[in-house]
Parts: sequence; C-alpha cells; structure tokens
Amino acid sequence: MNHNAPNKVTIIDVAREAGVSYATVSRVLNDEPYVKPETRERVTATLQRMGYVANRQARSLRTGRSQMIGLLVRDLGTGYIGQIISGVDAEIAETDFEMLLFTTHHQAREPEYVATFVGGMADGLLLILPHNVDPYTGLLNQRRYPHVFVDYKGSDKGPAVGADNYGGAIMAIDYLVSLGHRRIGFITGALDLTSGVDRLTGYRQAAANHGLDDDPALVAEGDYHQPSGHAAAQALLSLPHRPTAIFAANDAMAFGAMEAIREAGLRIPDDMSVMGFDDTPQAAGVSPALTTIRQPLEEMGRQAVQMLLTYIEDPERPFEYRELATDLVVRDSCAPLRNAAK
Amino acid sequence: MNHNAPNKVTIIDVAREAGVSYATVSRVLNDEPYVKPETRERVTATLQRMGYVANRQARSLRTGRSQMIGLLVRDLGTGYIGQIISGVDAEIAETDFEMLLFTTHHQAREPEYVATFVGGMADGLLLILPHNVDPYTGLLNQRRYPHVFVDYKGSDKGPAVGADNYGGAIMAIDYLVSLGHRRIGFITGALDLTSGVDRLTGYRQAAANHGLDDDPALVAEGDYHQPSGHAAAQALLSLPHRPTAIFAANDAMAFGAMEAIREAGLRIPDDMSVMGFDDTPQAAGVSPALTTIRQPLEEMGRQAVQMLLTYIEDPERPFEYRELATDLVVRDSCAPLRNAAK
DNA sequence: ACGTTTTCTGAAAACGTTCACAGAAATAAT
DNA sequence: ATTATTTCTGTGAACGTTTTCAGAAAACGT
Repeated sequence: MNHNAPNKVTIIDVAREAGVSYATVSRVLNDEPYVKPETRERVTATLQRMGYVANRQARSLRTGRSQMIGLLVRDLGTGYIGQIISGVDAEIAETDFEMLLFTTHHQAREPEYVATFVGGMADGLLLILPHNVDPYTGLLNQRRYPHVFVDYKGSDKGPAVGADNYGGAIMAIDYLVSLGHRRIGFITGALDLTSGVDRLTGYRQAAANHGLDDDPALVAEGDYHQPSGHAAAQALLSLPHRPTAIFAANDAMAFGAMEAIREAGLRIPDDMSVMGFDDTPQAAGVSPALTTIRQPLEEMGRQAVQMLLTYIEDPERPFEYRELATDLVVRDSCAPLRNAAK
Repeated sequence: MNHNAPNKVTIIDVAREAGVSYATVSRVLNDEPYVKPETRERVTATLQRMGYVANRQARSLRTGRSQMIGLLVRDLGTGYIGQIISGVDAEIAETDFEMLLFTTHHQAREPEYVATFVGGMADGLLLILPHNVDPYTGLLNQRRYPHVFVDYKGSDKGPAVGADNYGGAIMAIDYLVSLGHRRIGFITGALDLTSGVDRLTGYRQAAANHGLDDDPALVAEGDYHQPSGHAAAQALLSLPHRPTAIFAANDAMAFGAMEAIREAGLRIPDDMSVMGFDDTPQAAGVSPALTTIRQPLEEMGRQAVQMLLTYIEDPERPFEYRELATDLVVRDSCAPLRNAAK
C-alpha cells in the first residue's frame, strides 16, 4: 500500500466490486455503446457509491490529449488581465476543454512553464505576457505546438490576437482636436511593448494629420503604471507652454495624471482634459469619469480561444493575426477648449 | 505513429541516442547518485540537444505526486482576488510546487473541478469561493484531501484562513465615533457569506458599545458590488434623519456610495464621511482617498499556502483556522463631525 | 591474488487509464 | 437447425515515467 497516495479508488476497484472487467467500467465511463443496459446501470451505481473520480493524468497519458487549455499569465494583480481571462474562461466553458492557468511573477521561470505545457500538460497554450516573447517562439514553433499570443501584435513569430492600438490612438487625438485642442500632451506606455509603440505612432500620425505642434516635449515617457503617469504629467504641466489636454497611453497612467493635475491646482476637465486608453472598470468609477479608448478585452479572450481551437484541430495551419477594433468612450474628463483660457 | 501526439521526444529516444538504458536517463534526470560522471555528462548533453521535456502526467502517475497546488477561484475580475493570488503565487514560488488555477464563473461546474484536483491533478487545493462551500466538504474530507478555504471563516468543515472581519468593523465604528459621529449608516455585504455576517455583527456590537442610535433604518442591505452600494446609500440619504457617516462593508460599495452622495449634492468628507473595508488598490486612487479597513490579502494567500503545505505533509493533522488581523487605514474620506452641520 | 564493498547499469514491473482484438452470448437470417 | 450477424465482455498491450531488483564492473582492503 502506497502511503503517500490518498486512498484512491481506481477503475479496477470498481470493476471488482461490480463484478465486471475494468474494460467495461472504462466503457461506461466513456459512454461507449455495446454495454448491456443493466450492466451499465450496475456499474454506474458502483461508480457513484464508491466515489470514483478519474485520474486525468493516466487518461491523458494514454490518449495523448489532456483536454486542457493552458494560460500563461504575468501579474494577475491588474483588472486588465482579469478581463481578458474572463473572456477566455467564458469561451472555454462552452467547449469540453478546461482552463489551466499558470501565473508567474518571475520571468525567469517562464520557459520552464512553457516547457511544462508543451510537455503534455495542455493541448494548447495562450500567452498573455507583457514583454517580448521571443524566448519561447523557438520551442513552440519547433514542435508546432498550438498557441496564441494574446494582446500582442501578430508577426511571423506566431499566431496572435490584439487590439488596434494605432487606430485607437488616432481616434483619441481626433476627438480631442474636435474639441478644439491643438496642444496635446502624450504619456507613452512601455516602449518595449508593441502596444506602447503603436499608440505612440498613432499619436504622432494623428498629430501630423492635423498639423498640430510637434514639440518633442509634449511626449513624456511612462511605463503603463500609475506612478509613471503621475510623474509624466508633472513634467508636462511644468512646461513653459503647457498642453491643454493630456492623452495617456493607458487608464492607470491617466489616473496618475489626474492626481498630478489636481495637485497642481487645476480642475478636470475645465482646465485640463484627460484621456486614457483601455477602459478599465475603474475608468467609469473615478471622478470625473474618464473618457478613454475601449479595448474589447473580453472579446480578445474569446477570440484567442477560438483561434487556439483551430490550431489544436490543425497544428499546421499558417499563423493568423486578428486585430480587434477599439472604440471611443466619451465620459466627463474632456471639455471643449475655452479660447479665453488660452 | 500516433498522429495526434506532437513529435515528442521521450526518455527512451534519449536513451537510444545516448547509448544507455532509459533507467539511466531517468537517473540523471532526477540527480540520483551512482551514475558515472562521463555517462551523466553525455546523457545531459543528449537531453539538451534533443530538446527533451518531461511528461509530467507520466511522472506524476508513477510517483503519486504532482507537485502542483490547485487553486479554485471564482470570478477573477476583481482586483481583490488578484491580491490574494499574488500572495499565493509568491509563496509557492519559494517551494518546488507549482500553481495550477481553475477559474469558474459557473458554480455548477465547481464540483467537477474539485473532483479533478482530488483525482490527482494537484497535491492540495486552495479554495477561494465567495459562497457556501458545503457541497465540497464531503468529498474533500472523506479522502482527507489536503485543502484550505481562503478568506473563509474556520469551522469543523475544514481548515481555513480568514481575516478578522468582526474586529475590523468594530475598529471602523470606533474611529468614526472618535470623530464625533453618532449616527452611522451601514451598508451590509452579502449576508450569505460569513464575512458579510461578521462585519454586520461587528457594526452592531460597536454601535451598542458606544450607545449609538440603533435605528434599523441605518442598516441598508448590499451585496458587495458597487451598484448595490449606490442604491443603499441613496436609501440612507433619503432618510428623514440621515446619518452623518456611512460605513460600507467593502470598498466597492463605498465607491458606489460616494457616487450617490455626490449626486445628492453633498461633499465628502465635509458633509458626509465614508468608510470602506478591504483596502483595494483603488481605495488610494479615488478622490477623496478612501479611509478603510485593510485586509492583509496578500498575507492571507501566503499563510494559506503555508498551511496547505503542512496538510500535504500530514493529511491527518486536525483542522486549523488562522485569523489575520485587520488594520485601520486613515485617508481623506472621513472628517470630524461639525456640530453646526447637525 | 582474493573476497568485500562500493559504484554503476539494465531489465522489468508498476502507476491508472484507453483501446485494439478476439472470443462469447444473444439475436437475426436462412 | 444451422449459419451469419449483431451485441456484449474480457485480456493484454500501450502511454512515459520512476523504482525495485539483481547483476556487472570497478575500487578497496587484506
């Protein structure tokens, strides 16, 4: 008797108890035909009575399929990722797969995790990683292991689903310009992420489109975290010729900026308009409610799952990139430019 | 050749390639002694070269241990749970276990998930479920499967770690009373949760201690979600003799209450003091910053893991309940009662 | 030089399943 | 009644590991 194994009841125990072979038990377990109805019933009852629960590892060892979809995620803390996962979870719930999530706050361990998944722990993998994924593409592609990068820009590195960050930034500036703003400060996201770069590019392009000031001082670098938004806004506010509106590359930094603006004794939106990007749950809750660009995060999760399933079906399918549209969400943090104020 | 199995390389392939038996490969894999250094080196090199990655299911089938800690969680959307998981993850990272998370937005599938874990998928289970857990205690205890309920009140049902919700509520009221408030509205949490009940009981006890009005109308029912806080606050504000302070059983509802208070044309904290419970990340970000009762969520996660490890070590250990202290976090949403205002 | 211990290695069984196969029992067709 | 088909059931192999066992090779003591 194995002391470290909690008293498990196996298919064999059930078989003995029900007076059949273990193959038959397996058959009823898998709803296979060709089991005499009364036998099936007897086995089912025994299964129930003995509290049998299948050993998935044995099953998946044998079948070569785990019926699990892996999710590799960094830093669950933010509601941002929570929303994506919500979508993933909802979509998976409609399949006969289950979701298996590994979090890692330690980038160093990630390759190990990826290897675990590839090694058979899951039939496919969704990666939601806020950093360069190159270290993993080798392993993943070499085995043609089904996977999708989420919230990531597509490339020849692998399949991905992301949002139209470039278009969203354009939309934001268009909106501010429509309110009469001409001097618009921008707080960048982390520039080692494609989303950070794309939003910046969008800002620049829109500024050029409208012939706005392209004072380099109007661009302040941030890293997507609230404190960096605070600092960047302070820099923008202390400019000799300061902007009348600030567009932050995400909501968290917009919140930081709002703080800084208030500390400078200015009112939002009367003295300074503020826009964010993401439409996190807090955006609506904060005061004044934040005007922002919505990313369809939940939808992103859903699409990622759908895409992954196609790769599980056919691992050889060529890489696909799906880009989801972003929307303008108008709330209370932006106001028309008052000529007087200028 | 199995078509659905991606070209895996097994211990046997490596053995053949390195010219040894697979037992030897297994030995070097597990750092066992008694392998000739040069053999070990050759095998290691082959392992590396062929890109071997272990099949965990096979390993755990054989050893009876998965080296995984399961986490069953509902509704990741909230940052609240994210914080607990942060702690769990940090603590697990210091062990040689890994974390395996199942989310479920569908309560109906939970028993199935629990069964999966018990069936060998993980060596122990942490349950963070915002509802009654009775349906699972049977299965879990019958097998003496190592588990801990997190953010849950201890009982004879199973081991748990939770926060001192009762004491926290007392602390909150004590603080408001110290500011001079005598008429304090309370917005309850979900009353099917032990935390909801305990915070209410704490409120009542503290009110009695200080001989406050025990007008039943001062207690408005909420469900821990922001909208319910909004509604409940509206009810409290429309009272003929309205409170001078509102204590919400969690931060989310406090945010809803703040909204309602502003809509009623009142200022916070000048006209109405507001307190929350939890100290979610937004509490500090909102304006005015929310005075609240801090729950050591991350610590809760850490302790839960520590506790679980002791049960994995010795499944027979009697049920333990750890209660973590809560703290008062003073910010800007409460002000002394102005006698004039009354 | 010889037994003894120590180091090293491989064969084979086991973990809990599924599945191909073949045989038995029941049913249908002649 | 006999054969052909269908339904049912059990045996044994396999999935990729770890681990026990025993035997071979090396190192050691005398």
